[in-house]
Amino acid sequence: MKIVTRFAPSPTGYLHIGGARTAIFNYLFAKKHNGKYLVRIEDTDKKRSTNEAVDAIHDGLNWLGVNSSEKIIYQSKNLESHVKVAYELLEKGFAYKCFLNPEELNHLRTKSRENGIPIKSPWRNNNSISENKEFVIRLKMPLNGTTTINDYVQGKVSVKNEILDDMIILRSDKTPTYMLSSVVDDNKMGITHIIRGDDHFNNAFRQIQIINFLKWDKPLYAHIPLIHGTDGSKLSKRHGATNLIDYHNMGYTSEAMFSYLLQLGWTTRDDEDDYEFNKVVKLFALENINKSPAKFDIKKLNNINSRYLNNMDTNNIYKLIIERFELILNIHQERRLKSLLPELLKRVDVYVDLKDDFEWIIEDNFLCKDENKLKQLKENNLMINEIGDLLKNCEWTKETIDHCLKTYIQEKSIKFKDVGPIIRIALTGKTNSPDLVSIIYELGCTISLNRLNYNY
RNA sequence: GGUCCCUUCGUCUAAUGGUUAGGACACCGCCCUUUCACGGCGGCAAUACGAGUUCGAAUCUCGUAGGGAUCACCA
Repeated sequence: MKIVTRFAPSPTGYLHIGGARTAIFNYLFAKKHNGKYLVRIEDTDKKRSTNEAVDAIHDGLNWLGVNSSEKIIYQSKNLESHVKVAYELLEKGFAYKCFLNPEELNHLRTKSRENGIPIKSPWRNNNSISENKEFVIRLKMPLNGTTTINDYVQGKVSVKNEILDDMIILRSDKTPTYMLSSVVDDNKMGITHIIRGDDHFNNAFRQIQIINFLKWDKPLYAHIPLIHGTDGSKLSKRHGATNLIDYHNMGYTSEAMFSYLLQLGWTTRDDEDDYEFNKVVKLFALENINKSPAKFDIKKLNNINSRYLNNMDTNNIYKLIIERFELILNIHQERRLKSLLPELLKRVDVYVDLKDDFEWIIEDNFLCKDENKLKQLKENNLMINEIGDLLKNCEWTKETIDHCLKTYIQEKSIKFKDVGPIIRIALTGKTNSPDLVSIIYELGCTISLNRLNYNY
């Protein structure tokens, strides 16, 4: 059997990280079984759907690298076929017209809630027709028996059919509801495995009735738990960013995000904390997704991101940086930045935090501007200049630069910490940075001496 | 409230009847060291609670507590 999965977001907002994780699971499962992974935009609610949201979903999926195997499908284009199915169900006696007005419905709803009995319209058993009034089409849910789903994640779960409500499949304005559209499209697209958030678990028992009535092939289900915030409640904005693309903007790499989202609820089950893509594809299994919701932990993401950062090819990181900060560098500046990059990356979680370092690396004529630090430089001007003079005649290798500095402190009978911090400030304007010898070496003779022989 | 689901270190998780309950992140300490980091070594820390089954329970059963999902002419 060829496996087909789908990610089916509704374009009513940005791409949520929970949705992104659902997409990842769908993508991986299809990949693992050499199947297809499709994206279907559920835009049947025209009032709430926007083109901006469609673009946002698109951008998010692209960034994460979980693109559809085929052209993206827009549910709104299939509406006619959904309506047809609604009427087919009606003709076959699996559905009925319901003429309830809003007041009557409201009354029914409060009553059904009180009794714990699902909504069953009185029109279910009333074949008379009041053609003048608006109607909806409701599914005639079975009254007896149970429906059982063998869910990859939730396990075997049974529900009594009597608790199923006669859900609306066609609205009074003759548009199909999600409950219908989703089932029809899944069938048409040949979806074999429905992997979605467990907020849909209840829907599965209701939707499966349509499939039964029509004698369609049943898809297999995997209802994955939602992501929670640190306080255990459903992830929302007050827990921090929930928009996937925000993480891109904050400087996280897509590989790290992919890896982190994946290990929220799933594990490779070995003691190596390694989520390399090819390995993950091989090991992935829906059965191993945990039932309980995981809490989003930014610290773990930071750790993962920093590890990816330090393993990435310098040229790739360099490209990300100059794109993000719109830097235009000459070959000297490029060389300096690239050669310092590996050391710099050890000190940050996200590459945008490197921003503070660009100036002293890139600007040929950079000089420390901070007043308090300048004061220190002034007080030690003589020492700074002396070291500048020593370096002037120094052969430009790391070894000799190192030797040069060591000789100086030896002759003066002082400690490295008596000169190190000052020189560091003179060269970078900062109190922490990669090691001095590397900085001096990579900055080059001209620039280093510029900053050291300056009259502060 | 009805229905369904969940509960192992602070967090993500491993252990599918027998382990000193393992790993990772975070935190703390030590080492390395010219700063800050990286790295190395070590430490703290969990089976929600109560019964039952069993020679033996994190694991099976029941109950309690807590948490979550859902109950739209939204998706």
